[in-house]
Amino acid sequence: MSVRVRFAPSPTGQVHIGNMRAAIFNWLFARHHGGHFLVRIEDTDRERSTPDAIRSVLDALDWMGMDIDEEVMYQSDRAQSHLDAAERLLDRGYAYRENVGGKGECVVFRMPTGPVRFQDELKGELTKNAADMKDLVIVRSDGSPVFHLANVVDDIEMGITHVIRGDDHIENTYRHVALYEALEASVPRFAHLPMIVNAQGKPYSKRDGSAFVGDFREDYLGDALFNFLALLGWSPGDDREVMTRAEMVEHFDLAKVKSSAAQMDMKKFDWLNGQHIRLLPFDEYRKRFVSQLESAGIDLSQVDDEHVDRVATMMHERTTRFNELPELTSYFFTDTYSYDEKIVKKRLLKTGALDSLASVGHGLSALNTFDSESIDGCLESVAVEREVKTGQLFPLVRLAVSGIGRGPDFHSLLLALGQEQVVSRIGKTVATYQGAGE
RNA sequence: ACUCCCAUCGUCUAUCGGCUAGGACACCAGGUUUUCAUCCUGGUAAGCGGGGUUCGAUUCCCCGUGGGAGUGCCA
Repeated sequence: MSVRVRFAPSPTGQVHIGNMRAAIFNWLFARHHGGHFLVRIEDTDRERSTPDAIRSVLDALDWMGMDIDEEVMYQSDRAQSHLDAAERLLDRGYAYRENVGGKGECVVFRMPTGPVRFQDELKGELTKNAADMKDLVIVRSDGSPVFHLANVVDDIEMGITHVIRGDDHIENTYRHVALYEALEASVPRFAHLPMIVNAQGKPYSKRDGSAFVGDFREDYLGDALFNFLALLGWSPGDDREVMTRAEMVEHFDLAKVKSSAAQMDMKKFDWLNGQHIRLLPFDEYRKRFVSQLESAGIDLSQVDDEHVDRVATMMHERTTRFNELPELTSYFFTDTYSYDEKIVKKRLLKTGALDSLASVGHGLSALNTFDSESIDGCLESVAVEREVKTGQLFPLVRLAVSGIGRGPDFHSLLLALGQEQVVSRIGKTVATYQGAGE
């Protein structure tokens, strides 16, 4: 029997990462087994379902590289089918009509007697006594089908073989299994994924930081988020962590998914994102680099392509989040930049530092050729003259020409800026902080 | 209150009865001709508690404890 799985989000608001992870496991499972990955939009809550939300679900799937095998299904189109199923249950005595609290008549599913059991791919056989569950409303008094009914009926008609969803559905699943049986349908396999929780062990929400897929699109690669989320609960069993999609598809195994909740570690995510950025071909990285700077208001249209190439190349190996790019590189493209005052205080305002910097400026301005060797020669002679270590001059110069304390390799930095810029920036810095020292 | 699920370093995890408990992120130290980052090497750091089964339990069972979920017209 060929595998058929589905991702069934309810389109209310933005797509939560917990949901997205369910999509990932479904997709991975389908691809690993050469099966079908389907999407069903559960938009029966018409008050809260919006076209925007539907679009954001589909966008998120696309961004994360999850292709859908058949046409997207909308649950709201299928109410008649759900109601027909309710009629069948009524006819056969599995359900009854009731009027509670004067709201009108609703249809209630009668829980069976005895144990309800099903096989969970992660947790093994799960059992619950039907007597511990109350009867279930399956059609509201306004005539609309309830989630439980719609979900089960649709899964039956879509031929779903494996229901892979969040841990929080386990209680529902016991009820759903009873429904499958009453509807005389074969019960699919189930897999209940552990939840993503915050540091307090509560379900991860937007209060805990970025919780929606959209929150990550600026800073992270879709591949990195996919990899990161897949690793939250699953591991291939060996020590590999940075994986391409193909590797994950090849090694994915539901039986190796953990059944306990996991917390997001954003530092690890940053690291993983950096790893995936390095796997990116340069021209793709460059595109992203340019758009990131331009959306931060830095105009690159007048800038020489080679200069952009140069800076992008330097940054390719050292980017962890795309959002930090403007702050880290804007000084390459504009000569108005601001100083990180904390670092100024720490380095530039120390006794003698400005004088050393001024000497470096003079030395560099006198160079006939501006390359790594001549720069080093210049720094060394200043170091001797000022009786400091050469290494102490590097951060001073870096700060003077960029305003910040971190960035590309020192020599690449100066060469990319060029002698003229370097000298004038050093001069400007000295003038700015003259007399401000200790 | 009841029912169900879960429990290894700070975090993500490996282990499917033999463990000197492995890896990754983070952290600390050192190295990569002195800056930043990357990278490399090393280090600190874990089996919730109590019983039981067993020659042997992190691994199996039970009881606690802690966390999560559910308990009729949200999904």
